[in-house]
Amino acid sequence: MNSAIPATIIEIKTACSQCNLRELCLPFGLDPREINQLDELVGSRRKIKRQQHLYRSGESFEAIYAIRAGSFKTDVILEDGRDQVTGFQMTGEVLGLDGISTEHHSCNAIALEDSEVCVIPFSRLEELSRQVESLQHQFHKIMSREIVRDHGVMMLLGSMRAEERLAAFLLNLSQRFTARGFSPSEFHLRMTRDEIGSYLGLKLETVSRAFSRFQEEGLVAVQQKHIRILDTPGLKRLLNHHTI
Amino acid sequence: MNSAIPATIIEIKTACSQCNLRELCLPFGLDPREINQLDELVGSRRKIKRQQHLYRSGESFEAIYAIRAGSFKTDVILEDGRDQVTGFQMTGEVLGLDGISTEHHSCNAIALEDSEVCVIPFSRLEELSRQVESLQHQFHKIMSREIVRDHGVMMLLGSMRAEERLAAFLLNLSQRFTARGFSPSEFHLRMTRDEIGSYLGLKLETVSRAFSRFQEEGLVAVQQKHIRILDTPGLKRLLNHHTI
DNA sequence: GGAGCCCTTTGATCCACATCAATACGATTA
DNA sequence: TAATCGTATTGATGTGGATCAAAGGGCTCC
Repeated sequence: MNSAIPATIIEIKTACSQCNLRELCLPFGLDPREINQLDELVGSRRKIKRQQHLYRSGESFEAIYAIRAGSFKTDVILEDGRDQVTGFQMTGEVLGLDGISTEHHSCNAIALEDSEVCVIPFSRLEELSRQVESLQHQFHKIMSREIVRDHGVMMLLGSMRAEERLAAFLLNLSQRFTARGFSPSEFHLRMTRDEIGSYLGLKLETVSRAFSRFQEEGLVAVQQKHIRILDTPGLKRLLNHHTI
Repeated sequence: MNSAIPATIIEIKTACSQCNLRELCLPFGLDPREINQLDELVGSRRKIKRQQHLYRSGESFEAIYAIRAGSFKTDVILEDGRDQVTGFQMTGEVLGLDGISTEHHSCNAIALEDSEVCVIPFSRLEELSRQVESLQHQFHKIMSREIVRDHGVMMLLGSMRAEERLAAFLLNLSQRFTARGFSPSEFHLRMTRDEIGSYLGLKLETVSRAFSRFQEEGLVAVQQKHIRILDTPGLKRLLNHHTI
């Protein structure tokens, strides 16, 4: 039976035109004909096992990557060993934009679970986006969104206290899970307390204590990496009503 | 005498092709013919007085801006009044990239001194960069550079101590002044201690104390906003040799 | 299915930076 | 030259989160 299915069908199954993430990803706003053009460009897919690098800081930049399945973290490491997680990425999000500026990657991208990415050769993407206006615009939006996100993280790191940071983090995850059709209130963290802490500029013990505090106050139910948000407005209140 | 000069000459004087910042700015890598095309696109210039806004968070996005003279800060403000400076920009740098993602600006841009910017209507920039490959590529590099810079700030805010942050800040300024043909070791700060503190995630008193400490140790000579770097290697050492 | 290891939680103590407070400086204007 | 105001410095004290420490829990990989 299976051998009767032509190989091309399997190919189409993994194309942008058939991908259920297309509304979040590069194809957003493209018409069907344009998506087909994009399909031709997305050459290959790559599977990355948990804990393995998609790319490393210093490697030469050739392509950007759209996450098809799984999730990643990006981090920057200083000579003395200190490292900072700069982001967590999930399906439909794009990795590798940091590499455009110097033709070399400036951070590491590591899979948090077994994952798969679509490889988008950058020079070909530039070529096609010179022809397809909507692709060009969507790509610019994706880069700009990354800049806006980074400003949010700066705000978080520069002016918020520990519990506010964690609340903001959970609300952000909730919103991104929702956009992917998952529950807004119940999800599984793919990263450790240490990684969350690095991202939020806190130590893992502080993250753990903040989780415990949220649990005591009935804001969330925490069981290891399984999170249930019980009081979204309560978490939001934590963010805005900063009692000086 | 002056009246004999045709008006067009004054126009040309302020065009990209004649601008001494072109190696830092959008025209970088373009050939003379392409720069002329860019000239036509850069419609107008705008003067912004000290302390005035170039744009505000929430305003609709129409154009990006290249700084021709002066300097700016960008900041994000929360409802409860807390604000975070997300960057300081100087000549040749581009402002407004945050607005592409939602068609609305997501931060404020405020002049630190009397300044002038070139207004670059964004839809026309996209149009021209579909025709001019080198412009497209340079624009992508500028956006990517902003992302890389933001990651550096995250590292700074998330994993460095107060004096390291200030050292990194001074070295960064020094390098940018150098790129503009100014002294690497002697310059005038355009921003207050409070603004530096907001950018670095510190209080103004902490910034002031760190300056005093650097002075005691002979790393810099500080007199209000006038800075003389006396020991660049010393500052760099402060960054890398993090004694745990 | 069990051994080992990593991850998480929780408590006790410490310290870097915040906060509070007062003074001093410099630029601007009268 | 004095008055005013925003900015900067410096000192005293407080505190949120870091650090140190130990025990418990749950994956992962044989």
